[in-house]
Amino acid sequence: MKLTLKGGIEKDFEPGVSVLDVARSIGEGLARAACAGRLAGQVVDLRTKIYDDAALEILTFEDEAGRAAFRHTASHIMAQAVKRLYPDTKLAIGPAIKNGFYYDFEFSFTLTPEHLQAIEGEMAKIVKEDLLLERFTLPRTEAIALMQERCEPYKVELIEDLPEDAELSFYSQGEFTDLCAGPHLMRTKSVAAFKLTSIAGAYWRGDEHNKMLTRIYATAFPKKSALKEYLARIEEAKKRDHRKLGKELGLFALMEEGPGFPFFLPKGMIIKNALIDYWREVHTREGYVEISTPIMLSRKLWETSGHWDHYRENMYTTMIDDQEFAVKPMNCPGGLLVYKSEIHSYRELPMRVGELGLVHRHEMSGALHGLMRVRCFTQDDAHIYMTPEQIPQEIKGVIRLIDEIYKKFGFKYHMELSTRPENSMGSDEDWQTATEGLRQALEDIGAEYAVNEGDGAFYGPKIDFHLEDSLGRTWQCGTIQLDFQLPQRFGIEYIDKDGTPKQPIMIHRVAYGSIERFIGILIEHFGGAFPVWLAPVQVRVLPLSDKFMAYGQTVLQKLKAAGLRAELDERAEKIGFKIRDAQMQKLPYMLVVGAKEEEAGNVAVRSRANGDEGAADLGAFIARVAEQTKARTLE
RNA sequence: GCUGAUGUAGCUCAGUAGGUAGAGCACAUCCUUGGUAAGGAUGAGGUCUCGGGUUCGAAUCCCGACAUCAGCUCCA
Repeated sequence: MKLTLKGGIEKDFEPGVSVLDVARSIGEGLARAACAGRLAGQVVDLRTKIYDDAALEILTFEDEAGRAAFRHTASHIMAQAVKRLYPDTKLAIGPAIKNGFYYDFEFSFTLTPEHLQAIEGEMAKIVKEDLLLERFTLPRTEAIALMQERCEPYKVELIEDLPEDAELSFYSQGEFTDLCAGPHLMRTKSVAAFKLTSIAGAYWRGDEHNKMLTRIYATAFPKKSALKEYLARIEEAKKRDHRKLGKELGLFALMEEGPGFPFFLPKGMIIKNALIDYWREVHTREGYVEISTPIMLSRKLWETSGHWDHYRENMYTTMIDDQEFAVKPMNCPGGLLVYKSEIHSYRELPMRVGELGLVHRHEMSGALHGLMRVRCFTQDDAHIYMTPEQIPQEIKGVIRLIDEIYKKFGFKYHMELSTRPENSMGSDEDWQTATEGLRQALEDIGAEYAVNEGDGAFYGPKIDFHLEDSLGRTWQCGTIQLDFQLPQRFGIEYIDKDGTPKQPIMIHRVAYGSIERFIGILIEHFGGAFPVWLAPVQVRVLPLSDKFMAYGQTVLQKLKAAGLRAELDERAEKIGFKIRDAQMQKLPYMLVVGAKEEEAGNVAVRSRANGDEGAADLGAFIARVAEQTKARTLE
């Protein structure tokens, strides 16, 4: 029997050889690191026996699937520890996730951090006992009987919901047995380092109508050092939390009086405006025009747009002169009214109309999170009206533009295609055409993308752009949505070559997504040390003592005259103190001025990045900063 | 919205078996005028989130509301 291994190497084996045996035959090191195997595209257990020629890949902790097998084993160890300590606890599910794993339980008491310590202790014992994990399958009725006997109602429910012909596999380690598809490691001893990180509530099967279970989050690594490194990285990420930095750097504030409605402070406004200036510049270049539509519009409009039926629970409403009005949750209906206010020719298409629109959405209180998830935010919206033939070109143009913008900030991102959701309007054909249009554009530019079934907007499918923050969380920012519905509902038209009115197709798109969220991501991305073009204060002049305050003033005036964002530290403090303060504010440049500088008519430059750079001509320094600002470099 | 936790000075946090509060930073005034990450002194600042209840007495105990945090769910 021949097995094809990594690198196309073929090797002979006796039929019945296990994945682990194959790993051993390649090297003891690999055998120790092996977590699972991949056989004909399927991830399998290490104990899986192979009887035919096949391609086999040994998966280690380095591979995503191997990592999942590793952490899933850790989750079984956690469940076993919980059952040993608290036998009347009911088990739900316990999968591996991105940076660790969790297990959902129903406890008969309220779990506290003290309990976690006890559980960790018991887990350590289980690891030390080095139990073997064994796999077995049972017919349906026996499987249900086993789980009933063990008083595991959630497991029974899981089995009952599995297809009739599904193979029901179990894994046991010592006295513990769990319904599980696997794969798993061979023994508990491999899980050398683990840490229970947090307790949270989670609905059974993710449905908010179901019972709330207790979820324990944890992570595990094959080496203690890797765990330590991971925990250190989490600590580091916490320091970059935009809520913390936003407060420390005086960028924005959230007040009890307006939950989810952020206040922008002067320094935060500078960043916001710098983003808007950049946005206007590239959009003007790309042939966009800009409009602004009212924040509140009558109920009739929202009925026409479909928001009244599909988005009502997220909208703020009020009465004006006995008529119902709603604060806009989206800009498109207002934009459509603008389009409709004039007759349009095919010659005007594609028509690209931008709007920095402030929208309000009533998000659930528990969903609010700093600037990342708020109840009012500014969308850098634009609607593009076009003929069907223009669709691919326009979509590609938008993808290109968004890519350009994200690269400006050095962001990593990925794209997802979201398809028709349940609560949606329009015909199947329109959805089909629109979805294929987006898919085609993605294929044409050769982009890699994931598909999110049922995650589209209620009026059309969308391409989402997801940016990664410092904690490795991803946030949806840009979207491109293709829409046949609203043009139809609003009856918008253009006059074609032949003189007949035709219905244009519409794209909704945002690049930043929400300027507020984008700023939140930027704060974490840069750790508060913004590049010069975004820095609220670019330069601070630090006089060595009061004697040089006048010269400092002269320098400050020159910096300001050149359009730099500069300030003067007038406090009667020592230079070390002033430098420390400027450094903690993460200012890009400090200019120290004392006797030497006043004498020579220059400045001593200290930069955030390089420390003391020595004396420099003020004019040359101004030119340097002005260039960084103008070119919007990442420095 | 749900589960759990938290709410004390502008910020970060101590504290009290129930007898109306404290530190550091920041702020103000004064002294110091110092060359690359914290000089010194003095002072001002709090209905201890809000509303009920228990109590001779509540910031502390109980209940409720609100906000925040960790998640779930939902989303830009």
